[in-house]
Amino acid sequence: MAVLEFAILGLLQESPMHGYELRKELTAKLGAIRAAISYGSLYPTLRRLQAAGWITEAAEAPVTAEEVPALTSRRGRVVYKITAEGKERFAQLIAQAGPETYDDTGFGVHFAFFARTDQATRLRILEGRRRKIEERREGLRDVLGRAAERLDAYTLELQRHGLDACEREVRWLEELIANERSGRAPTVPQLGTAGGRREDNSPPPPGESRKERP
Amino acid sequence: MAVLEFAILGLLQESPMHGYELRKELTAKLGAIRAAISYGSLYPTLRRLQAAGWITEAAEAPVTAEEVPALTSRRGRVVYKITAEGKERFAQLIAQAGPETYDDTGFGVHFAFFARTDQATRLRILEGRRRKIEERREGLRDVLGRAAERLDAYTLELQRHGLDACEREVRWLEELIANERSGRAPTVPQLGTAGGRREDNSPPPPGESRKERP
DNA sequence: CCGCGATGTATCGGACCGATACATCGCACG
DNA sequence: CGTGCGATGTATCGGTCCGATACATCGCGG
Repeated sequence: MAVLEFAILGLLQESPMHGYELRKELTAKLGAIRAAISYGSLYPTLRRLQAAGWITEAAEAPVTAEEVPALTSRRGRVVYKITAEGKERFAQLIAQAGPETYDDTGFGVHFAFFARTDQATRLRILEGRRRKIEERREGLRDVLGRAAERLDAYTLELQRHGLDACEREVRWLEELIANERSGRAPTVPQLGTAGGRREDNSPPPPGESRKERP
Repeated sequence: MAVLEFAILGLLQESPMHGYELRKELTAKLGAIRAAISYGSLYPTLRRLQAAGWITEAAEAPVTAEEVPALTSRRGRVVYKITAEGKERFAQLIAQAGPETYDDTGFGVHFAFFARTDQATRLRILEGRRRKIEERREGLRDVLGRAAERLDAYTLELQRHGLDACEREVRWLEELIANERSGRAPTVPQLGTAGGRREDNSPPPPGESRKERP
């Protein structure tokens, strides 16, 4: 549960950050899922995670080699870093990945951290998600088939659009699943993303081990 | 604000209903938007609307001709119906349709009640939504373009999928807008339903949609 | 020198969900 | 004949998350 908790724990494994930064990273990483993370949930969550001992607050180093702020009471950004317990917690959240993980945002955030997820779990999540979407798809087909006359044209159009999105997502998931089963390529198939980035390094292959500290 | 408030007010204009029924209709109508409406939000909202005077509670006829359950305190279904103030409120919510209306669920629920919305407002909402989606699309393109190397392959794939969905939705909206401007056919494109229709939104437009669905 | 946009931390009220509890009814299956 | 089970039905509680809002600093161009 708790999309934010999961995402924060995941992001802080890469490097310590302060709130504002965290929000930007979160927004970049989850842009396809969530519009923008609100401070109204970010800060309370940070405090919760801190209380649980999964992250710690590390006051920013005053000034590297510069003049000390003197008069103006130094504001200090609050930098958070993950603890050993936090890493454990994150690993546990991944391992447990259950049905909650199959709804839109739950799936999205887990997928965004697939690079830190072992292959078996990735497969489980992808298949669970597919099943869920298939169910939604069937529901929409039912409504469009059986209840069509009770609904107005706009409502029907909305359903049709939703149905289309479901079918498309199922196809996407199929490809990802096939891809995951054989081969290990993380990207769907084709797609010559101009830049030609190889990015061979990291999606942690089955091996799975930690390597922190950039 | 308040998707549920809007949807309940809209549904109750068609006929009075009790909670369970309302949930089913809500789920059918908003199936493309929301998985299923939770009672944990439905009942409190009903009470709120009642307190505001927008709906009233009309106890179900006790027992047709039967003996009253005596011992077992009969648990009647609670039927809600909309009031004049409620209709006014609904009309006001439609007329005010502002920026809140352009996020996913806000747009969805307004669209679902387009049959009760005047054409000018429909157009305004569709265009606002389009702009919003275009912004999201640009954000995703930015990330895919500029920040690509900082992100792992899975995250990128997620963004790509999201970008695709944005592009698709923009196209869908374009069609709806064009359709709305000229002609007045409520369904998207194909199938020349060219039949001249009266303008003026239809308060309760009978299911005069296309139902050619073998 | 002033404003203004980016950076930065923080709170409050409210919307909505998921789990849970409990009660009735009809009917299929043994 | 009973018995359990799935659909119908109302309701609450704790918790996540959002949107609006407030405030303070910094660098920059006008």
